[in-house]
Amino acid sequence: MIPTIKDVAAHAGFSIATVSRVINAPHTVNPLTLEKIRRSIDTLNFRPSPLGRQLRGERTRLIGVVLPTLANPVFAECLQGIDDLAAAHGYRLMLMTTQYDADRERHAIETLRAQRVEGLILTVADADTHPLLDELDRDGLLYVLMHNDTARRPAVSVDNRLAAFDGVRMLIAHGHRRILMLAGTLAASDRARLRHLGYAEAMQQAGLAAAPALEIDFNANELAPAVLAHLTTGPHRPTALFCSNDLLAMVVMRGLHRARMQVPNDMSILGFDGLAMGELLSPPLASICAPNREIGSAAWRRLIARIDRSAPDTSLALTLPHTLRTGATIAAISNTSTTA
Amino acid sequence: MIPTIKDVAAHAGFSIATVSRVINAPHTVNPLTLEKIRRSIDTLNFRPSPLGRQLRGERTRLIGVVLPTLANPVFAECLQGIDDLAAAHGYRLMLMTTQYDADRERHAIETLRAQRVEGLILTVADADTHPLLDELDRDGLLYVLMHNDTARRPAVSVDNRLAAFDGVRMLIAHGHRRILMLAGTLAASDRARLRHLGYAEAMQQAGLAAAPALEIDFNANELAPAVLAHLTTGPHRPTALFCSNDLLAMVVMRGLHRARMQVPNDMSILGFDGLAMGELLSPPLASICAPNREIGSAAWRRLIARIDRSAPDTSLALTLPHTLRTGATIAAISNTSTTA
DNA sequence: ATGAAAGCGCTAACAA
DNA sequence: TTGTTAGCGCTTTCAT
Repeated sequence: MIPTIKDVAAHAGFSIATVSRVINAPHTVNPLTLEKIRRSIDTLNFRPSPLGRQLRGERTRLIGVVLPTLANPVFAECLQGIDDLAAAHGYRLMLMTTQYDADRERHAIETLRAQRVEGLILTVADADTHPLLDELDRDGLLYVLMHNDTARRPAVSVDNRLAAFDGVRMLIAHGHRRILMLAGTLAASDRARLRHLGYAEAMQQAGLAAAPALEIDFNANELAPAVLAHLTTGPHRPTALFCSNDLLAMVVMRGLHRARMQVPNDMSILGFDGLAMGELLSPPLASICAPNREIGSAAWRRLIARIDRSAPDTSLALTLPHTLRTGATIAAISNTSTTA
Repeated sequence: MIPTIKDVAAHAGFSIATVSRVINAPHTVNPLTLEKIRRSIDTLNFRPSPLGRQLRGERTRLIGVVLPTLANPVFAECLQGIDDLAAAHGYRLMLMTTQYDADRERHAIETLRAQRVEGLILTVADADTHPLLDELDRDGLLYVLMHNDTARRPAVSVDNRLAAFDGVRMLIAHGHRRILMLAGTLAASDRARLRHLGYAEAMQQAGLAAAPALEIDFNANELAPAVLAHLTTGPHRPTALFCSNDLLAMVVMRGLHRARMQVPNDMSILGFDGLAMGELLSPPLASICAPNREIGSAAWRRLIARIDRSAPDTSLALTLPHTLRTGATIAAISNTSTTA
């Protein structure tokens, strides 16, 4: 069906070695021969099989990508950042998603290793204590983490603790005193922990009480009534919510809207991620923005640098700057209106 | 570095053939031998290289996926639908995005073919007149299109014409007479054409004037002033907008909001795609919903059926039902308030 | 300038 | 039950 180098050789009347030369070192072959063989290649529509090359110990030009989910645009944006560069560099991407499941993480990494990828770009639930990553280190398979905010491994990320700190400080500067942090599926992840840490530090520095993060199951796309009540009633209800990601912030905004709470007048909202989509909301969502696409492309560049040994790459964590998008979901609170 | 079947054989003291049997037909090998070799496999952490198998002419268990972009969640959702099944079936996915560029489409398909994928799942700009797809047909490489709404090729899609027709009829039923269709990047695609056709038919059937689609460059994330003026001023300004996709609808909503137009009171908006995110907007976006994830998984099932020859699969187009999500972005218009 | 042949990791037919 | 061997498509010495 698919023509091989043999077919070309037979068709052109030369040996497969010469055909190979036409492909890989055209200058070493007689111009006349070159011409003939090229014609055969065209006629048969021959494309050298990467399989054969790869097996020969050549480079596979394959990179594995492991992401939690594509339902969250954060990761879709990263992937787009990776793919643009990969295509330009002539690499192929093999993609697997894990749905935040440790078994699927393990399985994905094993599958990709077996496929002999030259490197791995991944986002895992918890980077510090990840036995599989230790294994990669030990076996010398190159990888770069995205969004995993760890100093122990090669990673590209924002400083989650500092970013949360900055964001919550901004809320405080707007006069908020009772600020609650909401977290979703990320509760089990290193990122969420660091974000809560930043929140707690900002609160503490202002002499305010930091509360544990309120965990939300937002797969339901719906705010549980108990949670809603917690947010909206009582004299100690929060005036601002710091949501550990934008998707969660959107779910919360919608829940509040249904409960006839005005954002930002009755409640200020700050998200985390900087989804492009957030700017299209009304009101546009205030968010701590990670440069997601840039994180993807930076991860790619680091990985390729290590694969090509073109750079020493001594450092482990690469921290990209975060930005505060001060959308319209944050209102200032006058001191008098606060009971605290 | 990576152990091969030879290493295992040497370590266990058997031939590579027996090791191969342990992997592929354990019951044909002496239990004692089995045990020993398995221990060696574990010790060396050996995983059979798919490359070797694939080269042997075994199946590659590789599926190529070609999508326009991941920045639009429509495609991310499809991909998620594919990936879930692919992982469950033990297939690997090779992903390439095209940014709606014909050259990149061509390059992606060629690259994936060269990699010997067993099949292709793709969304192209224009399916009917696509020479590369003809080539795939000719060469017997299996593929299934997603979202490309054509009767000529294997495809999974909603009926774009009918869906648009239904949606616009709904707008008409709400009393709207001056309805404009807005289209974005998709203007060059078969989907956009069919959607406009459905719009025009609905208008015509109601005795109303169908206008050409107003083309919007929404990469800017911003509505051009001229467009905005066209939508908001004059006695013949539209009372409802049918947007050819949800992302575009969001940009428009935001533009109107800035221009102090109330949605839906001053302008009704209907999108197309049914992005999960749309429901989180305030007001929730009315949309003609395609079951994106389901389109992805259906495409996967069709492709696998053809690869396994497990089903005859005579039909070409598989049309999945669309649904109307009647969000709060559509208001009824009383006849008296209409000048038409 | 070209060809012959070995070998990459694996499977399967055939031998023992 | 186990081993020997050929061959999948390709690159790369080593001869010619």
